[in-house]
Amino acid sequence: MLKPLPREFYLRDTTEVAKDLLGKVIARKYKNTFLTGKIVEVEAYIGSHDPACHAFNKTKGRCEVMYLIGGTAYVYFVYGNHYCFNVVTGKEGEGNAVLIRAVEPLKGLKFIKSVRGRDKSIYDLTNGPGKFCEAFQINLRDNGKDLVNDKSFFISLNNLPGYSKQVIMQSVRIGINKGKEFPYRFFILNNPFVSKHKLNETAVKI
DNA sequence: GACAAGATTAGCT
DNA sequence: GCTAATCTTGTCT
Repeated sequence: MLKPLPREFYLRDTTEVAKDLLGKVIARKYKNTFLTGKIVEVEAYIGSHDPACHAFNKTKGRCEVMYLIGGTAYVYFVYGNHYCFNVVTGKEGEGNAVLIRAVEPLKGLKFIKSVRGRDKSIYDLTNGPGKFCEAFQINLRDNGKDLVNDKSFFISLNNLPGYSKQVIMQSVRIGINKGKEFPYRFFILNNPFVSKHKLNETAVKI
């Protein structure tokens, strides 16, 4: 039985949480289907100084959930088509989050294929923030959920074999126009489920 | 109210 | 590599 990460995990520096989330398992029970995936790519968004962060110089509206306590889910809708899933980090009132950009599907592949497309390559099912949300059926109903206490939606405390040996890469973030200079994107080296992007080649080991 | 931008994706060329 | 699709949110009037 998988146990959720405790609150303390999320109450730390946002980039530290982002890096430590790589390799962890996100678990979700959706209509009697059990879905799990290994997190392979993330990005940090930090309210205090990061103009790309939805909570930068704002406290009301969409970003209000980002000011809740670390471990809260922040989900928003973009481009008229896609949802993006984030985990709030830090103490209440800080306004930070980590975007989950890509996962490696583990359990529930049959269900994921049924919603993403049966003919798609396994590598094209969850290798992007919008794709992951569609695969795991994450939407605005999940916005504000507490991943520490929710039994059917959480990130697991138990690490997979090899967690401590994985090599982490760092680069600037994808798809933003402000805050481009901050190297807040992290992903697992040589994992084929990381989103395809030219930035993968220029990333550095950390 | 109106309007532009957006933490993307799929489908072409 | 390029671009249309599509709609919520934020910003301004």
